[in-house]
Amino acid sequence: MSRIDAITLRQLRSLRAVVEAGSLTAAAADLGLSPPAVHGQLRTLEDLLAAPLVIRGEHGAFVATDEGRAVLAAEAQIAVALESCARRVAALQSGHTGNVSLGVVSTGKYFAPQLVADLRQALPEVEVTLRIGNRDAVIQWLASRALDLAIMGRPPRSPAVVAEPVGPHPHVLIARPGHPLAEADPAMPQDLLAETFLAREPGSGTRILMTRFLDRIGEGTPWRMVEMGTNETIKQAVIAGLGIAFISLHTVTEELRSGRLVTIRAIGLPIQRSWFMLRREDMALSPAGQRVHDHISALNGAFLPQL
Amino acid sequence: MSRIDAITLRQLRSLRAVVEAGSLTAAAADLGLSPPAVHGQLRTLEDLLAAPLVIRGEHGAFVATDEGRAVLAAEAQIAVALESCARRVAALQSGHTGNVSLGVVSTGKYFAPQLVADLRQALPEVEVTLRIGNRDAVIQWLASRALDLAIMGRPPRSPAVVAEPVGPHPHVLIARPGHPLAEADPAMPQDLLAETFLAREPGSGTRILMTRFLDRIGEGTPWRMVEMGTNETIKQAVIAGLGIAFISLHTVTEELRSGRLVTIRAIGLPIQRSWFMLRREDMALSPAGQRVHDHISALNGAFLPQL
DNA sequence: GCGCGACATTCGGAAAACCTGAATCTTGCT
DNA sequence: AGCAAGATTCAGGTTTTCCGAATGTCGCGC
Repeated sequence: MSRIDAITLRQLRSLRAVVEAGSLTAAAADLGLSPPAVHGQLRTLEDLLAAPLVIRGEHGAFVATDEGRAVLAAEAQIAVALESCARRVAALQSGHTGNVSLGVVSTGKYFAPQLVADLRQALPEVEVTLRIGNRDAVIQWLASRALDLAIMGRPPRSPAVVAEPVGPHPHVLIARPGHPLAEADPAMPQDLLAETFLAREPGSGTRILMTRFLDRIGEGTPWRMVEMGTNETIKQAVIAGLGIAFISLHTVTEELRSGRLVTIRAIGLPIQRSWFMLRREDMALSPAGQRVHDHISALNGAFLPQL
Repeated sequence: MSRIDAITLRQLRSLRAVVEAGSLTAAAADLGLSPPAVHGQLRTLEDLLAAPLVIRGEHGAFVATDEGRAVLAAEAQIAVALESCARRVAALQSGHTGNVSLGVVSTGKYFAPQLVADLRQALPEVEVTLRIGNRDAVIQWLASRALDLAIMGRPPRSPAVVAEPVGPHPHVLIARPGHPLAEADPAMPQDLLAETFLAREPGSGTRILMTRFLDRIGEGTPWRMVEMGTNETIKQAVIAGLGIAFISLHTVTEELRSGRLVTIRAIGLPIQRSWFMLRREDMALSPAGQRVHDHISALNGAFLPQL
């Protein structure tokens, strides 16, 4: 039958031009070709379909046959498809639309929704996918290229990334309301070191920060520590009075506001770190990714909870 | 921007194959090409759109980017369009569907609707357009290629046509009921020739036939004739008793059935002519036209009114 | 009826696009 | 580190496509 996959866009466009112009010569002029070229295209198309597509009508002008009209309908659909495809690609290229996946470490889950909401409003055509996981998971995603951008407390060594600080990241000591140290202003180092500290596993950024802080104020004095899996359990344990904890301020804003937890004032607190936004060094951002990146930059930390 | 009209179906199909197969080599095998060929197609497509379309995913397999997905969507639409276009063309080619215009002379308007109804039932996918006009008009339409097929009483000299008889075409003498000659069996020639004959204009086929008939039975005796424009006025005049008329039987079946008119029995009546179906000699029928032609042939006049 | 002009069509050769096989480079895996 | 599969580049040959010129066809006006 008709060898449909040998059909060419050129052939279809020639048919359209001939039917629209009514003559080969005029069609050729429209297409910027010579009449023999158009003739050849039309001829091969008719051969492929084994059907006449045009006939000479009243005034010598070419008119499409039924088959020709069927082919022209297909050509119109194809033109529309290509047109809208080109528009869509252009939109993707300009970053006006696109999909961006943003990874945030668990600690960030308290501000991430706000950030995504900001982005959605500022860049409504950009689809931002939020993935929240612990630090290792986020790094893993970044390494496997599952993420365009990531936000975490401290850039990883690998994979190679470019990092940019995007806002302050204070760390504080928390206690349950009514705790003796909550009244002190400031709390004395030796009083602090007498407490039991609830902390995350070794390797956690917060844990490292806490260790450094306690070692500095205690000048080597040992302290008691109980290890817990997640920030949530730590918070519950502090509320229950099992001890105090060193923690990212952004993790506990809700509890501080509602009064279920309080901060301990101490010299050198809060410790200011930064949140970092990062992207792989070896992979260019998509245009949409770039716009999201720029927008987060411009927010200047405005998405972080304020006390 | 993107030079969209340089895009080729080959390029689009290469993209699809690569994304489906996950590798250039496999895609090349699918397409029956060599890997460099596929690579080149993909490369030019990416250059044309100025956008990356595939990236290497997890297991080294190629995955479409957002832009790639947009292009693939277009490719799918195009494939569908071409597919259905090919099906439609095939249907037109087989004659299973199509448009056929059928011209019938005014005299045929009493059986033409029946014929078209027959055709619609037998060939439901074929669109039959009926055009009714006087003989000159039908010939004109045929000459200007506005008709695929025509039915008339006698083929014209020009344009050149091939004609085929498709059924009997009896001509009779009619009178109003109660007319003296209606009782005779048979009516005598001299009685007939004493009547007033209502007839069409010179050149009309029926008029010529009538002239020949009366000259033969009268052997040269003159007769009286009144000329009228249309068969309808002739019928009304006969009913009103203004005279008798020689007319195509198919023109008056309704009036004969209802008794408003009666036939005159006479030697040599009815005169049997034929209906002819004709098509231009210099133009092949479309497949659908051929099927209509064959079907009318096969009907063998069954569409003609029976008494 | 005849020539004329516009246009379609055919033809030959040149230019461009395309494909292939071989060579080289990348990358993932053992 | 070496290996293997596959991507990419390259050079050469084949096919496709196009153009200019020649030829054929049709309609029109004289």
